[in-house]
Amino acid sequence: MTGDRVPGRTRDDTGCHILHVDMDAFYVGVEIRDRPELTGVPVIVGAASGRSVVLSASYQARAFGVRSAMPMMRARRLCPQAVIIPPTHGLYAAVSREVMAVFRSVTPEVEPLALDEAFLDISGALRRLGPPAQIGELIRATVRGQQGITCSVGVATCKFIAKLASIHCKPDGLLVIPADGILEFLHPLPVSALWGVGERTGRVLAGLGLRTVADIAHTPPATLERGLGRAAGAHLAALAWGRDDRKVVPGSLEKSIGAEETFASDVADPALIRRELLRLSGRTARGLRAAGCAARTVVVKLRLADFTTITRSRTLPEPTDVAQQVYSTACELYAAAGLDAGARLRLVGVRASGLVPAAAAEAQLAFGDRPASWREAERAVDRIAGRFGTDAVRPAALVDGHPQQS
DNA sequence: TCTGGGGTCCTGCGGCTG
DNA sequence: TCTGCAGCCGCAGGACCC
Repeated sequence: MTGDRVPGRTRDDTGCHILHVDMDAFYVGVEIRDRPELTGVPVIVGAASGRSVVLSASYQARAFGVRSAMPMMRARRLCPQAVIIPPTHGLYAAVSREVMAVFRSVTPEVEPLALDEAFLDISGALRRLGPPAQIGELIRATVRGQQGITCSVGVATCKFIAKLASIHCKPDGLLVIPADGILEFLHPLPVSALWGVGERTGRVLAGLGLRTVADIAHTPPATLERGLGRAAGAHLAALAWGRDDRKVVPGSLEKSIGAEETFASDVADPALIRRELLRLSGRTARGLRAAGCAARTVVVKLRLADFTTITRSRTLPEPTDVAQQVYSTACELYAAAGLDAGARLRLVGVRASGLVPAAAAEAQLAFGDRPASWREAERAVDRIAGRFGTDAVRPAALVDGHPQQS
């Protein structure tokens, strides 16, 4: 392996100002921290029943072939002795906020990618805290000391290589990829190591006879662009030579907010589907209000029993954060999808995109209309939910035993 | 094997507008 | 008034990531 996984490294980290910090098996790590008797035991976080998948697996469970995103039924067959823990998302979000605060104590240039990982640009911290590898070790020690969980750190000259480095030193490691060692590290890797190469793209590349990153690097960009499209082809050609000039962008605003849910068994009843749309619209609108956003576009996602997925979207005249508006648009989109009578759905989703700050939206909606009064009513519900939980107040149509609305 | 839920980004098409 | 064109935007779908 290129670089060092342990403190006291000898690799030259000059110019390696980008860190990628990735928590190790994050959800499982948090659960084990609070239940130390599970240390060293195969642990899986995920809903135990229904059509759920593995959210996170301990390294002991991974030894049995369990992977995240694997159907839970299969995971249980592979590792029947695993302890299965239902997820506690609120706890993970709270730990994530603490960990991000550790990162921001090192540098304000922190770009979270998910709850459990972030890029850091430490250019401005070098004089205060020392060379990059030393800062990486400081972060690892602080997170372990404060939160009782481990993380891995990739140190490189750009985001893409830093991310690959953190993957390669997992778990509980640190890896520096020096500027003059990038190609030696990168070129033997399989094409799937590149950002943007999943199952489909991997098949196209295999069809071109390309198996390693070096193969891609030595293929004319025009060939890649013919096979993959202009943007993806050019993107892969650049990555294969370690070129990635994307900057670390601190705390960027979300682009969309939504909610979706898979039914326990497929549903054909339009009334039940509309009821689910009502619930998801409420969740989506709450998410918008919590983020201080309003959305211009409502997207409905419908996944049929055979797994084909249909999306329908509509852009509203004015942005909204009101569940009633989201719901009525979602119902119109569902109707407009023109599904056959009796078409069975396994999943429905509602997403709001084209986000703008809510303050800007309110200025447009200040001309006294019904959405304003709906908004006030829903904000009052938010306040009650904040005190008594989200089940304390809900639409009458979602109370068990209430007749279905049509 | 049997596929969650939260997202982002890209492509291609069609309509609108200057 | 019609046509061609470019640019923009909305929309649908797909691929991908964690």
